Amino acid sequence: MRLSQMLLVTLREDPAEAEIPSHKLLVRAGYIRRIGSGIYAYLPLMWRVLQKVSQIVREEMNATGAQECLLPQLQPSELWQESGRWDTYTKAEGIMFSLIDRQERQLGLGPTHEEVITAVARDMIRSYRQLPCNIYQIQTKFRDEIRPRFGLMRGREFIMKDAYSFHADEESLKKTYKDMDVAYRNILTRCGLEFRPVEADSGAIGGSGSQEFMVLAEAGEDEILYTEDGKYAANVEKASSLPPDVVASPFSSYEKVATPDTATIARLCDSLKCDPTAVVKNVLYEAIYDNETIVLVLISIRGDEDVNEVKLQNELVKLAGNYEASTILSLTVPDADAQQKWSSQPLPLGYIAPDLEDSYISKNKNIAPQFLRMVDKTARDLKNFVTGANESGYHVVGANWSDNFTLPKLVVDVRIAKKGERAIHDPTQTLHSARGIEAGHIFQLGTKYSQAMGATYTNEQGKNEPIWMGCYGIGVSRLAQAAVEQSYDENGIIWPVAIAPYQAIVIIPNINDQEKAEVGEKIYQELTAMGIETLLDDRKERAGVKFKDSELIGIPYRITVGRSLAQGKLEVVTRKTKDSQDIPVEEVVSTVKTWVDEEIA
RNA sequence: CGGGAUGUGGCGCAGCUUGGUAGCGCACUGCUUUCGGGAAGCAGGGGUCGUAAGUUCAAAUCUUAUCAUCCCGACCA
Repeated sequence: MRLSQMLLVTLREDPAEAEIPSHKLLVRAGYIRRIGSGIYAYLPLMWRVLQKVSQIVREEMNATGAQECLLPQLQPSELWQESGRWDTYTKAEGIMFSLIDRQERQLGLGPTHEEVITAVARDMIRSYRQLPCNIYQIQTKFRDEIRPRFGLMRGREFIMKDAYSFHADEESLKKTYKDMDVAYRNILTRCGLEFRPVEADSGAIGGSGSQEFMVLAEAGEDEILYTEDGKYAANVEKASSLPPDVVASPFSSYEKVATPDTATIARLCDSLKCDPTAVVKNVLYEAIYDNETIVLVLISIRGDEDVNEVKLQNELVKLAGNYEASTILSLTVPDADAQQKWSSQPLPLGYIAPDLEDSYISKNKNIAPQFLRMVDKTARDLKNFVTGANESGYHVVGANWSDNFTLPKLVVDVRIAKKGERAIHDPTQTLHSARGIEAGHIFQLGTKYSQAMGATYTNEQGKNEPIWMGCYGIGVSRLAQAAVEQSYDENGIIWPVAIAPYQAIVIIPNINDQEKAEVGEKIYQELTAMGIETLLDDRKERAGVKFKDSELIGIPYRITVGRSLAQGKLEVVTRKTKDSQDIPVEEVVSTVKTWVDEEIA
């Protein structure tokens, strides 16, 4: 491609809209333009990168026996009603764009394709003989993100590869899940990324096991915890660890004490001269289920610990049946406004005890009349603990479960794991923290969707069984930007060779020098003929502009037809290492070819 | 949605406090010189100051409303 004919506009200054390096660079180097919030145009250079990534994904998916297809983005609401996700995906904080057509039919723009694919499977898969199978697509997804951000990192329209597998039993599902794990590692390795697979929460998509593939970068939105022995790595949402040891309570008898102005654990411990591990903290949450029932949740947890809201939400979803609901719409710590809507009298905030009376909840048909009481494991085993007295300015000390308070029946693990804590698999290992960009996520869905939508097959005994399913996603556009976030310098992007839009660029510093222009043209033709994707900077620009641009857009190898031509040589510079060498004209093409092949292999 | 901020040629910004006929840098067009690290000179083109109402002789500037965008939290590839 000749730069003189390409739509390329580079900017000298950082765009005001961008915050993180990769976003700034992609805009500055002319890869993307913002069209609306979370909506981007992929310009010619970007599209080549996306196609490179897609091709690597395609090759690795095909290698596992998966088959490519293309599913509709416009999806009838009926399918989502069947799976029970229409309301959760379109109402409240729902993520699906929905619309009504001229026949008053309700449709959604696909944020994901479980419903569509399950409908296809239900129609087509009849027999165990057709299983297992795995089909995938690379396509634009639409999600009405609450807050789009960081360019392609979290767009409202983005490119994703999603695969869905179908199985006769769990064993077969686990085998494919493992194949996908390997394929994903291959994909990220081939794209030249530094990454870490981690245990993940399976969230709204549901199912049992799930694993995320995190591209390591400071700007990542996720925190991951891992041990140096390489045996443990998890998203902080999912991570667990051994809680710090308890410091014995200094109190031995139960009494109520005045503790004015100690609404926080730190001030309380200061005032009572005790350790936070001697305190039972009672945290109030407000959960709204999908049938609009409000449930007030009271969690007792050790004073030094914090509640992991993802884990708590998972516990609450398990209990949805008790409230004739199927899932949770929102989970928040109620602020003053929210409290007013359901409390019958002011709450003793900061001084709540595990036995806070249910009479604090006003009677209303949408509100569960009793607190849902839970105790975290860290608080269950405490002796002579300190906790609130349900009265502002007072705590009780030396308290014990069963003597002074009833231990809630629900004992759960909802504590958040923190860096520095001991690992469960080996207490000599401590957890380290890193930040990552979630580029891929694989799930074992089980039979959740197939049961909801009646996708069954006939087994060898002639019996109908629900199909086992797995799903596997890679954010193609996110992955491409993550590569930039992981690889740039003060001059611009440094693309890994495998996903660079072009592998080489030929610069003719002075296009008016006819001899050099001819040599440049010839080298460009030869490189292209050798299958090396090459740009020719034949613009009527000064040399400095050409060098700056080639570095900004991050082409791995730069060949300059310049001063050394007098000695029959061309200068070849490697973008990543800045390594420069003069190579005889006739050897340039083969040398670059060798380098490119080595990098891509 | 809650909290914070910003909207002025294509991009980055100043002007707004103290109303008076819109400016700088980059980019763009033409010519001359220059030509291996974002050149210099000369000459040019381009803006209903986000939108709408209001106050005023007069509004980019003051008032109100509204829209958009960005940042911090919940969502997720």
